[in-house]
Amino acid sequence: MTKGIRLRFPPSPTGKIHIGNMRTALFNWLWARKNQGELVLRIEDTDRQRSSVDFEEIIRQEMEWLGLDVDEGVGVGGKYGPYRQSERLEIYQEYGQRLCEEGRAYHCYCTPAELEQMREEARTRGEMPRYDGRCRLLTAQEKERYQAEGRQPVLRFKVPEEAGEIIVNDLIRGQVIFDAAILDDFVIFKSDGMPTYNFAVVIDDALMEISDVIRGEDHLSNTPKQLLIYRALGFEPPRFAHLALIMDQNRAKLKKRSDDQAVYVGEYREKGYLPEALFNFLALLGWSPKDDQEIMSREELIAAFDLAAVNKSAAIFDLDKLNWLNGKYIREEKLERIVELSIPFLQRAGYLGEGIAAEQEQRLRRVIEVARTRVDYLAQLPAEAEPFFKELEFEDQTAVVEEFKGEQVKLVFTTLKERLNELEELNPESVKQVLQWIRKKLPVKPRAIYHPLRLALTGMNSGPELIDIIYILGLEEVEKRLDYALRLADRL
RNA sequence: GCCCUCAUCGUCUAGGGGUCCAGGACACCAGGUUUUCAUCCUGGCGGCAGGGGUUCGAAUCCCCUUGAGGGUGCCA
Repeated sequence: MTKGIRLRFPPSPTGKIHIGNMRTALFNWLWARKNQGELVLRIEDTDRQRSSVDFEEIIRQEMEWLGLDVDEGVGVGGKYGPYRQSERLEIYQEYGQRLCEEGRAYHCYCTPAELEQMREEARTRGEMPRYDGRCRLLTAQEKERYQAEGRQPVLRFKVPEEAGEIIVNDLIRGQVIFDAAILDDFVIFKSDGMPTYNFAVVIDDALMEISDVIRGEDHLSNTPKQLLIYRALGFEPPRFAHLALIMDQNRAKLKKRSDDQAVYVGEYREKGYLPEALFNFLALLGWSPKDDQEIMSREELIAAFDLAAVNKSAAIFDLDKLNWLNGKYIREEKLERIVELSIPFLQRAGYLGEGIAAEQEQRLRRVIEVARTRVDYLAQLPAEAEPFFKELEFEDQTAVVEEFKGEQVKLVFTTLKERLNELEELNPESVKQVLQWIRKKLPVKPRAIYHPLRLALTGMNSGPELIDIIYILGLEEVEKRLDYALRLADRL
C-alpha cells in the first residue's frame, strides 16, 4: 500500500490522557506500522493556562505502557523539531506575518465581552453567531486608539469571499462538502501571542510533512478552516480520516467524568488491565477484521488493520466486553507474567511484603494459578486470594457454626486430619484421593463434607476447589483451621 | 437556531441488490463439566429506527421524517 507515509498524534497536555484519545493514537500507530510509516508525537500546548509538562509526561508514559512507540517527536527527537508547539512560536509568527502582509489576515481589537455580546444578539435574532468582520477595515488611527487603550489585538484569518464550496475528501467518510459562506473570520493568533489550534496544526502538519491525518470526528467541522489556510499558504493538504467518537454508557462523548466509568488510561492500568488486552479491545472499537477473530495480538492487528474498513458510526465503550477480554488474557497468559503483575496488588492489600522468598514464590504461583480464573482484572485478585493470606474470620459466627454442628461433620474434620497426616506427600493427587476416600468410606452425607470443609478452611461459601485449597494451605494450616472449627463446634 | 456526521440484536460488529426467514462476540438465560462459585463446553433469547421511492428482487441504492453525536471559542 502507501509507502513512506507520516502520521502524527498531537495531544494537548491539559489533562490525563483518556481512552478516546488513546484509541486515536492507537489507530495512528496501527496505520503507521502497517505501512512502514512514521509516527510523530507532537505536543499541542498553545493553551498556556491549561497545559503542563506533568500531563505531557503522563501521556508519554501511558503510550509506552500500551506499547505505542513513536518514531519521532517529543522525547525522541527528529529532524522536523521542535515538537512542542510552544517552542515553535517563531515559525507560526513568520507565517502569520506573511498572511498579514498579503492581506489575508488582519488584526482585530474586539474584546471577548464585545464578541460575546455580538454572539448573544445574533442568537436572539435567530441567526448563526458569527464574527461580522468589522475590524477588517480599521484605519491606522483607529488601531492606534485601541492600542493606546491597551487593547491587545488578535489576528484573524480573512475568509475569502470567493471561497465557495470546500470539499474534504475523507478516507472514512468520503466527500464532505462545506459552504465557505458559513465560515467567519476566525482567530489564528490569540491576544497572548499564541497561535490557535486551527492555525498551528496546519503549519505543523505541513512542515512536518504529515501525509495522513487520522483524528476524531470532532475535528471534521474544523477541517474547512484548515483547508483555507493550506490554500492561503500554498501548502499541499494531507489525506484526512475522521474517526467516529467513542461514547460513554450514556451515549455522550467520553469525557472527564462520565458518571463513574473510568475514562483515563491510567485508571485501567491501575485496576490491573493488561496493556495487550486494552490494546486489543480498543482496536476492535470501531473496526473489525474480516474474519470473526476477537482475540488478536499486536502483530495480527497490524496485519489485519485497514483504515478504509473503519466504522463510520460512534461506538459505546463496553466495559463488560473489556472485562471478558481482559479476563481471557489473564487466564491465557503465561503464569509467570501474571504472578509478576499481581505482586503489587497483593502487596498493597498487605498480603505480601517487599521481598519475596523463594519458597514463598512457589506458593504464590499456586495461589495465583487458582485465583486467576476468577477475576476480570488484577485488582480483584487480593479478594480471591484472601483465604490463603489472612487468618480466618467468621463474620457471622453463629451461622457458620451451625454448619459445623453434628457428629458427621466432626467425623469428617477429624478423619481428614488423620488421613492427611498419614500422607507421604501432600499434592493435588493425594489430597484428591483422601477426599474420595472420605466420601466413599465414611458413613456421612455429602452435604456434611464439602460445604462445612470449605467454610472451615476458607470462611467463604464459594471459592477454589477444595483440593487446591488444602494443597496450597498445607498440612499445618489445614490442621489449625480444622481444630479451630472443631472447637467452635464443641461450644454448641 | 445553523452547519457537519451517523443509524443492523441491550452492547461491539459481519453484511456493498438475490446465497440473509440477517452471521459472530460480550451480556443475559438454560444444560453439561466442576458435589460450591468461577473457568471451560453446548444450546437459547434477541436486531435491519419509521415512511416513501428505484427494482422482478432491498438490511444493502435514493428521498423524507425521526433519533443520536459533533461543531458553531482568543480549547484542542
